[in-house]
Amino acid sequence: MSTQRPEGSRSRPTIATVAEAAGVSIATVSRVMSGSSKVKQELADRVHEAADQLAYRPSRAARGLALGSLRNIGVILPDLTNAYFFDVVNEMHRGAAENGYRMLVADSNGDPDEELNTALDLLGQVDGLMLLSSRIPTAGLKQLARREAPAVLVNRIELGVDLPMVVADNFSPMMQLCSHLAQLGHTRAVYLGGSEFAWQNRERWRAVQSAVGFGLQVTHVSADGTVEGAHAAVPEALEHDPTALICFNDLSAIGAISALRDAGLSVPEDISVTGFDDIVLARHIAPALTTVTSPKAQLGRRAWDLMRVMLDSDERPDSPEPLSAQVVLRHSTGPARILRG
Amino acid sequence: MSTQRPEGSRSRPTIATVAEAAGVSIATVSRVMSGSSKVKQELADRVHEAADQLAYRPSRAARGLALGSLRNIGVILPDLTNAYFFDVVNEMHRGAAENGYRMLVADSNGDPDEELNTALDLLGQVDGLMLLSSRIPTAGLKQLARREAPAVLVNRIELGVDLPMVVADNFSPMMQLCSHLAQLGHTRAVYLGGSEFAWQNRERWRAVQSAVGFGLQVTHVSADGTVEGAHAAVPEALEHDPTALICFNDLSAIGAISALRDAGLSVPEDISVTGFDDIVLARHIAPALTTVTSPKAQLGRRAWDLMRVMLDSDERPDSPEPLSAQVVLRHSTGPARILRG
DNA sequence: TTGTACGCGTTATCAA
DNA sequence: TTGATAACGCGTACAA
Repeated sequence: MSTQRPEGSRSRPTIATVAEAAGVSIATVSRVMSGSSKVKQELADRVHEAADQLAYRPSRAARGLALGSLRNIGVILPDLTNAYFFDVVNEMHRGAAENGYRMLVADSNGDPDEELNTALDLLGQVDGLMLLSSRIPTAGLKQLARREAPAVLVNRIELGVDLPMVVADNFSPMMQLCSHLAQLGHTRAVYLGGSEFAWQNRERWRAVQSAVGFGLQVTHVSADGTVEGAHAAVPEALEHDPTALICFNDLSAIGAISALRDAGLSVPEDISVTGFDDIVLARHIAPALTTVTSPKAQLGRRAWDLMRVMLDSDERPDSPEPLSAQVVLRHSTGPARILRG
Repeated sequence: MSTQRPEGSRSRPTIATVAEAAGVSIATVSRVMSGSSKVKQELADRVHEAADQLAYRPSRAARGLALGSLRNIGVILPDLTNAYFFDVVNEMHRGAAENGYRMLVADSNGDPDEELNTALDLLGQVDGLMLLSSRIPTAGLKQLARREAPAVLVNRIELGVDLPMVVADNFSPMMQLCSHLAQLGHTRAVYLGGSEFAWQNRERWRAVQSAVGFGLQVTHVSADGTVEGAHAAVPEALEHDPTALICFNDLSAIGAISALRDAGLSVPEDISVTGFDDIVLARHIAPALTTVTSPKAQLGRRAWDLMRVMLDSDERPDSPEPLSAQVVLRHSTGPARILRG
């Protein structure tokens, strides 16, 4: 079972190896491989055969050097395990692939410093950067904006930063969620927050605060937008005696419901819970989550469109209007129960 | 030969730009940037200053060409949304980072053809390949094994393929799961399968089949290991009147429980359900899943150790023994109910 | 310690 | 149509 290499070459075959094997010049091989110029059929066949034979694959490093671009797009996001991002990235991916780009996706763990570092680092090998729910401080963003490589901000609006931004409306659906809760008779709720660095968290909290208008009093409890983070934050939330938990996102809601169950509370009988994002799981857990469907695919698509413009034209396109998002009522919310006490 | 460029330095600074700005040679800049050789403090400072000033980042393409390696490791997995893989990859990542490697992770969507293609494609820019729960047919694997770049197979054993393989024991924990079910009085179950191309699925099914010894009769129903795939397969599963559903993995179990609920059945009162993998969610959903804790981190660690050996020594290490995995009893399984009529 | 010059594998520009 | 050959940006012998 020892590996038998084709006779001769020990290391990776290069374009020269193929050229020699096919009895042509490297220029011809290059032309055949890229399919650009016209090459006589017979030579092309010889080249293909030799290439297959040698299992030749062009070196991306060399090609990148010659072309001045690796044709890579870097994607940075805070949490790879959050299915929400997956849907967004998938759509970007489709667009990128159509245009011959590949994506390098990196998880920043939600840490602003790590995120900026990977962004800077990625810059050495990508033609553009997609920043999803970025936690990078404004100054860092400006720094990035000054670079030659294009970047687009997804799920974040940062005034004064010269970068195209694509977002979904977080404010109004969150208001609607609150209104829904108010109509069910809730007057006292807790907002179980996401990362303090996340724009979406600020937006959602801002919307929640304005819900006093509906007669809904909401206090803020910090968490980090993960299942376990939310789970751990529930005891603190319960100290405020809420009849409803407004969670930053679906993952948080899942963690919260789990903790509530641990505390002997049932949802929505004892307490209502809302999510945000409408990830696949949202409808499959018990109780199914009342949440907000973000237009994930649209977000990804728009982001890529913007990126493409920058890649091709070297100019900064304007940011499109926020996309709208709808509230989905399911079974994690119900009539407010009389306060315990 | 200085300004061939129009207005200012619109394009990326190169090592030469920095050298000129700092008044040193490119060799010195290179030495400072890589921190390898000794350079007089003053010059080093000048270089750093110039580099910062120009926001210089070495081109990975150029460095890769010069070094003969991009220092990239490719990771291919069937489903990025499955938190199981995330834990495995995270540990690989740690190891890789320590050794100055970066990871390019790609999702194959569980499609064997797409997987082989991305593998081949990645070969142009990586020093090694990590194949997680690979669906590539044996022939393709052999083809990969013949290449110069090292590769390690995770979650799969394929005899006759000259590649190191790291797996967890799937067979015995699945047997234990069945035994547990048998002890609860179950006699008729359905195995809700994963991808037919997955080794783990074959292993688990093999274990399940041997459970006849416990008096547990299990029939096979196909699914794909996703929440929605399992959800869709449940109606077919119910035709066999099972008192238990043995799911390929946790995601499947979640989807199955959801479908069961839709059908008016409650878990575990009406029917028991088991998962596999023990992803984070497993303990947070209702009912908490009876499942198997795979040693995800260990798997990732071992895989990286193997990779490292191959990277450094150019020889194929032996595959280590399978890791063991434990059954975790939670609340999705219970006493068998009398069969519905 | 620092600098010069060459090589890495490809693509692109010329000639032939 | 094909073939030499000059970039591309960086690392590194080898020289100074």
